[in-house]
Amino acid sequence: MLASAAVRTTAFHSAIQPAIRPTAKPLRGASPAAGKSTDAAGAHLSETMRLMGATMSFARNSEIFGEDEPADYLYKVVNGCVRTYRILSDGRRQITGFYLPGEVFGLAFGADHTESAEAIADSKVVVLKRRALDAVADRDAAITRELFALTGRELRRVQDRILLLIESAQERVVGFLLEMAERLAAERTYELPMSRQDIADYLGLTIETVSRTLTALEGAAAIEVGGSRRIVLRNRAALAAMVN
Amino acid sequence: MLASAAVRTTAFHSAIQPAIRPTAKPLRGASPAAGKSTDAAGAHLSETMRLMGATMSFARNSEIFGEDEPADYLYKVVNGCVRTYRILSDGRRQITGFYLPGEVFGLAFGADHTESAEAIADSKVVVLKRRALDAVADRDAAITRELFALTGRELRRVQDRILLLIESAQERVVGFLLEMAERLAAERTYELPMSRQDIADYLGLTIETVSRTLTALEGAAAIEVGGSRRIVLRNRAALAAMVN
DNA sequence: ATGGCGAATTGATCAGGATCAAGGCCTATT
DNA sequence: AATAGGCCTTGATCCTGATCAATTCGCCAT
Repeated sequence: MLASAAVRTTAFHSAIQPAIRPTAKPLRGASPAAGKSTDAAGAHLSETMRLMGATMSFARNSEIFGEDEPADYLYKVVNGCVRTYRILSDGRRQITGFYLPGEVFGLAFGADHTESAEAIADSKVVVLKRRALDAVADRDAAITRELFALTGRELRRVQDRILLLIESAQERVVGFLLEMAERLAAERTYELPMSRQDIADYLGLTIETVSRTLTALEGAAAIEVGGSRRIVLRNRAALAAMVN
Repeated sequence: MLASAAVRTTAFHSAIQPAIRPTAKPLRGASPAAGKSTDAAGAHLSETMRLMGATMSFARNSEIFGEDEPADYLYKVVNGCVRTYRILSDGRRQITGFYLPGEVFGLAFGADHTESAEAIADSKVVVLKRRALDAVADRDAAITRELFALTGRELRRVQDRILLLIESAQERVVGFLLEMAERLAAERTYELPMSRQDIADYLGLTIETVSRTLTALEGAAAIEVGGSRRIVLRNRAALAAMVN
């Protein structure tokens, strides 16, 4: 079963159109994952989104956009964490991506989104109308280039996930831990923004297997797990040797 | 073990630069898969590539480009079939895509390719220097739009493969058969351009599992298999009910 | 502190697909 | 037509990860 059912609502898109919707509610405990990301938007695009976009807040588990809704906006995580996913007809959920502070999501090529997006933790997100961005891009080639580069990184990331999905459970989990460390710019210790269920749905495993694998890695002195969210990479060389 | 080892050569890229390299050898039995593709390049881009590009021939199993080579060219299949793939450190091969006549491959965003490409059957391919295409795109917005659309389709296809990879062996094989039927524009009967090993490496399965699954589907009167390459979709509704 | 609840861990068993091992079929070449 | 070799199929067994089933842990609210 799913950790959280997707609640479809189009309220958000109609609300933002006329004006910036006021923050729905104050954030209680913004995500601890606020490190620099290696996949952050370029400086120019980032600045444009900050200046022209609307900052919105989303509560934990609330929907940001839904599959098959028109893809009229581009999003950037300010703080917190976002997951994008698709639901299979058998009810399983495949998480297609996690987005950390500084990262852009909602990039779509057709008229509609092909996946849904939800906040994992209470999150702030900058939202920019695609049409407005296109207008800027027409006058500023740098923006176009950044959008193109962003697309390339997204494609690369998806391709890397395909490689991950054909590997063993241990390789997937280790690959995930190292990927998160890199994206959170963490040296040894970091806090996972997502639950075991999220990780399992991302890696195509069950929560039991994820849990067992983490326990085994801890037993092998490769990592330490504190309170189910805190990860300490105790032997990075050993971990790196396990993947790919 | 791999069906065919990748033989690295950069001869091709240096050869094409000064002039169109003469066809290395005549094609013997060009691929039977020459149907219209649903993912073909747009008319404008297609025409540009035909007019400005060089047509080259590649023998079965010969390399078209290699991973980490500079991505200076864009390619379009004229006839035959091409596979793109990456080799994992444990020696396994992950086929990341098959390209049928009319389809464009070699799309890269960084300076280098992230995967290798080989001809599956003796194939003709139109090759166009990226720089030349960029020059045309500067004057022709339609080309830019087509390139963008192409990128979107590519991204979508990769995302769909992720969904396929987390499903059961039967779902993967059926999904593959239906995908090929669609891309080959086949009503009921078609000829697979690739071997069992290629299919297995594409779906993240072993050849034995692919073979057994096909046999089971034949036993269930869903398909007919003739001579290991010919596929007849006998009960399309039943097949469609098995996937997703 | 205490109770309650959702999330995570741990255990036992099951099943799907990998692996190991023959055998059979198709194609190419002579 | 005969033969060789690669590709494919089929069979038997093993093993990884899923599934079913209890606990246990951690976090709130009281």
